[in-house]
Amino acid sequence: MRIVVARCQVDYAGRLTAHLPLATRVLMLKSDGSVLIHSDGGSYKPLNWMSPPCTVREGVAEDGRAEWLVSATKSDDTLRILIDEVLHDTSHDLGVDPGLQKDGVEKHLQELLAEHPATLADGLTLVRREYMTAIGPVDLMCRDAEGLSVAVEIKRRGEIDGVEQLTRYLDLLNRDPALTRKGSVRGIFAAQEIKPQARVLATDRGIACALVDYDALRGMDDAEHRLF
Amino acid sequence: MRIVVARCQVDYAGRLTAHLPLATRVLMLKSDGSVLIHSDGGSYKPLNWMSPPCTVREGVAEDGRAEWLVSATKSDDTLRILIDEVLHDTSHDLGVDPGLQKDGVEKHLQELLAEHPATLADGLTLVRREYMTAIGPVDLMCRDAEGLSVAVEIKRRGEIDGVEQLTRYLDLLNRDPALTRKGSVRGIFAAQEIKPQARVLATDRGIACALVDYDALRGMDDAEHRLF
DNA sequence: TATTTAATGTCGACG
DNA sequence: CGTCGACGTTAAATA
Repeated sequence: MRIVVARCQVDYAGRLTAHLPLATRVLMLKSDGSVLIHSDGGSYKPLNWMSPPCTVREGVAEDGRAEWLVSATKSDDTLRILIDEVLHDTSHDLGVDPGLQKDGVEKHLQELLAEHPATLADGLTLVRREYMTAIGPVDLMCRDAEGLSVAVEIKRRGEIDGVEQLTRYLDLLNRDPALTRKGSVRGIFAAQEIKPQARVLATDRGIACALVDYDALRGMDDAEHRLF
Repeated sequence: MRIVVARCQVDYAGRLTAHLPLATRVLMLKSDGSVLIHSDGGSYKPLNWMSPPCTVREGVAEDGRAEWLVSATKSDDTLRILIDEVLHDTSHDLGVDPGLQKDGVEKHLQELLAEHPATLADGLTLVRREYMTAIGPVDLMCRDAEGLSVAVEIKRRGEIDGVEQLTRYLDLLNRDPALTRKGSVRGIFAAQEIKPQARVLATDRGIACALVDYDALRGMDDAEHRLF
């Protein structure tokens, strides 16, 4: 990993064209050839960058300034960095990173709700996780107290897309005689957070919304495991 | 902007929980308080980070190691960085960045198609850009050779969401007597690239698909401007 | 390898 | 300030 602080200007050409006027920035050159150009603000996204796999050629422009040409290996994306003045330039050997361990993403939410379907609606029991249909898997297929089928779509953040997705599943499921024998399939849209528009659309389509409390679910799960 | 290279471990708690085992990494501390933790690989996304607005408190852990506690201002997200050894530590004043200038995004695509609607379908003429409806603006409202209304939805990459969006517009527009007087409103889904699933769904709903060649359109536009 | 889906998405525009 | 849609989305899982 090489870190350079320099007054520079940058031009990108690829899926779009973009330009950065002359200013002082931080350039990170990773060992896989990728380059990040960071300013002292914004979020974690660099102002401009080149993703690996790519190569960097260091050269000199016509006017004598240092010029770095970064080229993507697979596409014809290019990044040109013209350097006026280098303020800092160091390299460090970081080795290979062991990587990030995550907990609390949608998959975990689905696992916990599969264990505790009754938190979505009284008397709900699990039939199957990842119930396959022609257009993809329904997160949870359940049965309610009256024995009717209930399709559950789980999102961390419930937005309009999720409601559309569940609607497509319900349209399809309600044509399946095996499921509709005892009546139509209901839908439940479950998420840690549900956006107003999504809630309106769901309600309009007769789909119930359920807010999920991840910490509470995890607590229930822990309490259960302590019994063994 | 402060740049630190250090052997460290990191714990994040917020919308999820995550952990980084002990390893050598680059820590970027931006002047707005935000922190990025980069390894020597991956793409531009850091292994872990805290977005502004946030504050960093430098302290000492029980075992004597340096400990940085980063707290988000608005949420209760926290990032804890435990430092075993500092290999590098420098600060630089970068000033305010003039920012990135972009060209070639969806807005430009819409401008070009508004100039040349006939590239979407023979005889198509523009009625209005950003035609407002109760659920949002239709990108292009056109009229075909027979004088019938055509709604155009433009995407850079055509996916299933875009088809759903256009479908909602068409449902609404076909209830509008002013437009349906002469017949029903057709839809055209235009994009530089159309995913197979999106194409299937569009076709199933009687929506035409049109692939857009940005460079060709820009060429037509340039040729036109040269006449003046 | 190609495609589909989730994401601590981020970012900008608009009401 | 919140909502919504685009993004050089990126990145991971899956077919």
